[in-house]
Amino acid sequence: MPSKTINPKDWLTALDESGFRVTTVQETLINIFAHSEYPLSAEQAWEIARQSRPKTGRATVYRMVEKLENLGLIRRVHGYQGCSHFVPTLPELMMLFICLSCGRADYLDSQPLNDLIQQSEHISGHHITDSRLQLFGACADCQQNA
Amino acid sequence: MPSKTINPKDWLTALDESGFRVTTVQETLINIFAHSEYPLSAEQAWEIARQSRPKTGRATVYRMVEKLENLGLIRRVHGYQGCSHFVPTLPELMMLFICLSCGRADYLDSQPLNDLIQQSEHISGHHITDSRLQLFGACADCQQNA
DNA sequence: CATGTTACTGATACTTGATATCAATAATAA
DNA sequence: TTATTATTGATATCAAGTATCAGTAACATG
Repeated sequence: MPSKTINPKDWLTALDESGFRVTTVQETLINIFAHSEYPLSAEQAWEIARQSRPKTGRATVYRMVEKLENLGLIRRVHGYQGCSHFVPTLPELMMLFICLSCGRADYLDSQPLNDLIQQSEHISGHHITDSRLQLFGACADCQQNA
Repeated sequence: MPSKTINPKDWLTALDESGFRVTTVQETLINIFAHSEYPLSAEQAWEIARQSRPKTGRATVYRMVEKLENLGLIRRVHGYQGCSHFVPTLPELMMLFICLSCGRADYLDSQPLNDLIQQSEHISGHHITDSRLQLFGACADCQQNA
């Protein structure tokens, strides 16, 4: 699961290196996203943030989410309760699986997908610069408990 | 391109067989979606519809789009000008390519993807019931004219 | 073909996710 | 420390999408 391989400190470093100031709101939000097993919307992140930092502003959270997405630290989950939820990005892995029963996110090896994309590029003549694969279903745990 | 293999009459039949009444708004909207080479939002479809049918209501278009999506006749394009644009569904083909330069949609053979998904299912233990792959880049035409 | 039933439509109001504004605040460089 | 200026929070605002409801039109029935 995400939390195993994500280090919030790296995110702060990434912000710093991109020329942004490092603030307490940012730390708060980064920890929230980096440690969540579930996709979070900006709205949800705002709720959680206010538990430990009550005067956190709504707009700030939306701005931060946008920034994290632009930096590639979080990525949008499409087609799961709309398209406004985010999960942390694991750089080396691309394929995202969302369990429709428990909501948890899992990441699968992307190498076969990369091969497939390269193959499609060849056949179609298109130059593919970005891809987005998402898988939905029942995770191994939820299948057992059903 | 989509228009080659899509027959608006089939869509009307599909509506009819699902127990819905066949109306002129539906015909109008179905033709719009079935013949567009580009992803369309409900808002855009509404604009186009009013050109030939001025008193078409906004809510009606949104309702119709929802209905067509539920019936699987159109599908949402994710991550291209938000997530509110739709393209016709080609039942036998799954992989959707969108050119970031001209906006056109193309459909690629999905068999390799199906194989890949089956493989991932095996490895991960998850039961995959739905998938969503989208490719972005420059289409063959746009590469030449660049 | 006429007609009653009721699904569908269109106008309007409304909800809600998201954004713009701007004075106040706090992070950084000097 | 202090000056500069990016960032923040409160508020107002916007716009996509939805609910409501009276009026309309599709279609089953006789």
